Amino acid sequence: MRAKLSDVAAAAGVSTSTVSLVLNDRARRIPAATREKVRRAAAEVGYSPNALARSLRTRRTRTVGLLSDRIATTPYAGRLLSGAQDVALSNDHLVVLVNTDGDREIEVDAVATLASHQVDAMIYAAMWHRLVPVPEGLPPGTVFLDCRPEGGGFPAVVPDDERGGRAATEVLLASGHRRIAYIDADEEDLPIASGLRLAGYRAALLEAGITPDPALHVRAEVNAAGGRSALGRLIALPPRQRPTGIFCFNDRIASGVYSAAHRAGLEIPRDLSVVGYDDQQLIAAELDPPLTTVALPHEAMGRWATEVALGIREIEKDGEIHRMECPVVLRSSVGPPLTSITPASDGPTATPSGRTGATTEAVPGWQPGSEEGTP
Amino acid sequence: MRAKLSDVAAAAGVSTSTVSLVLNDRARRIPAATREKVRRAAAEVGYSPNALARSLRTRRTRTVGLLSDRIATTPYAGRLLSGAQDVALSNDHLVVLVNTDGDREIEVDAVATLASHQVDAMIYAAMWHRLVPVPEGLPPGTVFLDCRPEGGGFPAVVPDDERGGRAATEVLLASGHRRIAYIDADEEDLPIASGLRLAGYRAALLEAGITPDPALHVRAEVNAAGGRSALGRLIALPPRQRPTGIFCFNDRIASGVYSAAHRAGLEIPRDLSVVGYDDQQLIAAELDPPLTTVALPHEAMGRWATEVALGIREIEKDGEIHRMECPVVLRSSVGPPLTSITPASDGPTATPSGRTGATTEAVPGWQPGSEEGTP
DNA sequence: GTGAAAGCGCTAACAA
DNA sequence: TTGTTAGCGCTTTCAC
Repeated sequence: MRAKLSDVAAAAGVSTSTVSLVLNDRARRIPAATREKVRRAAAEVGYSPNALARSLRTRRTRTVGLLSDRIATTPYAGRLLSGAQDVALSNDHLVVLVNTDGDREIEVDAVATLASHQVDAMIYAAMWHRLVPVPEGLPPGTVFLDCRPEGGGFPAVVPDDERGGRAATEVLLASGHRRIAYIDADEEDLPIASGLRLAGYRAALLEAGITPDPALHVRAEVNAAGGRSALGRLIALPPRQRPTGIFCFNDRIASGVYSAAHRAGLEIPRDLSVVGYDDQQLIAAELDPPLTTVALPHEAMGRWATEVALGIREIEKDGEIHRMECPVVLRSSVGPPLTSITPASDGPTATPSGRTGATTEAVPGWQPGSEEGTP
Repeated sequence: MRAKLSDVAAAAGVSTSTVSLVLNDRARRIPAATREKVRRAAAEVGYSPNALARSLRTRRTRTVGLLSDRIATTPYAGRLLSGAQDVALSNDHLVVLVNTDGDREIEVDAVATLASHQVDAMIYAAMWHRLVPVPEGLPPGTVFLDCRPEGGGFPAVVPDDERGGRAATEVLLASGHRRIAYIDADEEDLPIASGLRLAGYRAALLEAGITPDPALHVRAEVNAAGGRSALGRLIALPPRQRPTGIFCFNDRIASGVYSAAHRAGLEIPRDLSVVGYDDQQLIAAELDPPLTTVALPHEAMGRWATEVALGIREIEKDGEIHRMECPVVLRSSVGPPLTSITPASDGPTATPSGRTGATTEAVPGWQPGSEEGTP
């Protein structure tokens, strides 16, 4: 069996309380000589404290329970966890992870289990911004991460999707675009982010004196195929209505836009500027050209949640939700619109090269919207 | 404070031992009436057991420590964790996660912390198949997940990369390809997977009576840009040497091959067949056409490791490493080579359409290798 | 069948 | 300055 406190005490020839005091650095009144002696003895017998016994006594386990709906399916999980883990570790806490797969029953069980393990704090994380029912028995003070508790009453941190949508749109506006499309999510379960980003998009447009054109707000499945088909619909618009820049609900859609654009003979960003959302490394950084996108602040949210849970960070009003800024990641998928550009360095402003033999629908006559179609 | 065992005992009018017996289902000799009474009392006072106290007594915490080098940077983390978590949970265990970011010092600390928290089992996970130094103080019996301990002596589970490389190549062979390239990793820190997959590739070729052509083994950075440049080099080969099928070290490289191929006017799989590795959802499933690839069995490895750690699964020889099969995921990026195909339905067999106006290097004269170049 | 009592390893009053 | 002592909440042998 492992050495325990009394073994150290015996070896050092002192009492267990002295050992405890010394080893916990509460030994202000104990002479250096004794301290040394104790330390040496501890090392000698290979003492390793039993956190269980300590916690039973102190009523603090130095653990935080992290309950999450699903961690496997989404590549975000990592950053969320790593933010949380980081804060926890640097504050001497361990994180106990429970993945519920969204199963309500497992969830309630897990809350109970975590509680019975006496975690000092609890975090409830979702893998995307949504409204979640509060699991039965959830201890007060539990922090909601990337989701909002139905009915409120708990601190929560979520991405500021509205500001993100606005920022994405503003990138396009700043480059001179006026006809900006938004390829929105077509899903039932992303209502929060979708609505907020849309609101940000509209607000940015309005602020720039542009009336949002309903034809430029299209919906798509949140994947590459959705992006491809949405771009098809945008391309099918009458020339004057076509967008010169597109803000996509997420990077997956953007990647679909890329491939459909390439097939249609459009070059990004020369013929079309694209902004995504999420900053998924595997997509955004790897596309050619690399995608300008809005990053979801998963790491920062994970940190915030843990800090609040651990009581390191004060929150203003109780139960208020904290909106975390989504920073824009500037890469190379946005450029000035063709029409407003000064004679380009690498060719005529009008009529980008069509291609022959493109496998899918080529759009030889494609031109940016505000340029009246060639006769 | 929360209700404890003695509260239940008081409420039920029995002793704590009786309550303990009943609540732990060890109450064989206790009449149903008493059991009912105890259960009712427990519910009434809202009893919730204190796992700490129990564990202190029983010397079992029902927790497993999961130590990993990094969980944030890679999208694999999720499946690894979820496999582990799943097995743990269904065996009534909690997983305590520590992310060390590859920092040796944190690692040693974490081992100690986990040990002091008396975890029943420990797993050491890497985020990709590699050889890792064994952290000081690691308890015997610790299971290595997706990595191999230097010097052995611990059970370990890793992907069977050689068989995976072989399987990938065989998919291409089965479709009739004879000139198959392997775009290998160019990195120093992926020696195991890289070498094994190469060996599998070679073995498959040899078995099919094909002598591996060194010119078809190229190296690339393990990302899209690497894939693009590697395809460029392959395209630059003399026509008769060009491959008709490519096996890529990973999906990121494959996605680069896709985009470079499209730019070069090559259609997948008509002009070129591609097989990836990793089965990264964000890439493989989203490419157009969807990528045939070899899946890394992260979930299965996570399960295996946890089962072994928990003693649910017997292992044969101690310290032996278990190779987990990497299943091929058939999608649509592989077809027969152009040369062996019967006259195609949608055009002539020879000379795939070149494109005008392609932004990067177009290869109008491209043809599959075994077809002698057009004059 | 049920209860009393000991003790898991530690901390923290309080005494000395 | 150090030691004694009493638990933290639970399980488990052993008496009754």
